[in-house]
Amino acid sequence: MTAAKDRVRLWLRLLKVVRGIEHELRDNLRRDHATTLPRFDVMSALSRNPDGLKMSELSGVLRVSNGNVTGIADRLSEEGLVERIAVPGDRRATRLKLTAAGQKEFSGQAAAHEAWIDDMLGGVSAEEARTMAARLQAFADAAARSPGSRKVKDTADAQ
Amino acid sequence: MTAAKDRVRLWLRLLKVVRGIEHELRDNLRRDHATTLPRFDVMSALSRNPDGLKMSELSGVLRVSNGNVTGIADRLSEEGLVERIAVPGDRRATRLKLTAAGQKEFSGQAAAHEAWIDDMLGGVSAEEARTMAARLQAFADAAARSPGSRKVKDTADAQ
DNA sequence: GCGATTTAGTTTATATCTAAAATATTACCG
DNA sequence: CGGTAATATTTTAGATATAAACTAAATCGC
Repeated sequence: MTAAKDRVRLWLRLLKVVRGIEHELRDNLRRDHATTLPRFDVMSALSRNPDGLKMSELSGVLRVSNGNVTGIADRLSEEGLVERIAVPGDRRATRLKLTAAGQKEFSGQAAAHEAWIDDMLGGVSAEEARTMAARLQAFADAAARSPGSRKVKDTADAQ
Repeated sequence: MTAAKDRVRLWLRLLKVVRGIEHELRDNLRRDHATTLPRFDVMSALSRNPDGLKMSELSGVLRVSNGNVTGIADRLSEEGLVERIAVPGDRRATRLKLTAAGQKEFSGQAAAHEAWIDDMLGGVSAEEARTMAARLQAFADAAARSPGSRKVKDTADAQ
């Protein structure tokens, strides 16, 4: 079963690469934009959904727990970057939306984010990036078992 | 600059795959072994270094903050899975080591871990796994800037 | 030797994260 | 209609994360 070992090695490599990039992103966000990765992720998801997202949609998209989003939304809200909007017809739900200030703030962060990624992955050609992304997509589905409600766009990113 | 967009897309895909697998691992570890991913990571690193690791080496290997390891080590220690050993000649340092019970406990976790990964990445052939791992390695170095003290083995994994 | 600096680790203050319990509201069903 | 189940969110308890302050010990330079 050397195949199993090879797959574990691949997994460890993936983990290492992703953690390395995440680490650098975190540092950069903190240094240049006084924010954090989870806050960026939330704002990014909202940026891709201009009408906002319900709390449950947001936690589904970001694949984090429900209660987690509450706290991040609270803090972003205190800073006036997002706002909670009542959902007409369902008094349980809330829709979270970027404010104008939030949009402006995020657009700067997104541009920087893209530049950082481009810099860190500079050694990967555009074509190779496309190829590898496609390959990854192939077993992305197999890995993530829980489907959840996939009514909105996808993972966190910049613009 | 479509290359930049392609690279960002690749990054998002990487993030999605890794988070998906991490999510499943977390669930499995909790369900079958009453433990967590960070605890597993610590025990895994110690398992690969039978003489133990100094706290600072451990936080370096796992790429987490210094204080973070203290808490995890405390809890693992309370359960008798690891132990702190004084370093002769340096009264500041401590070496963290798996106990016999810790080794036994971890070997079961590691076997399960390998099986889970093998299952999740079942769609990847052994050869493709090797190819992609090599490709990833190529820009792993470019991404992680901080070298740190690399005197011990590498990232977290199973056996 | 001895003071200034470095190094190792813990502690502190906060943010993030999870699972699970609690609330509130809506939907469903006989 | 009314009771039960399902849904949306927050709250809670506790683990994990960071950066920064702190303590203790070792090292360096003179």
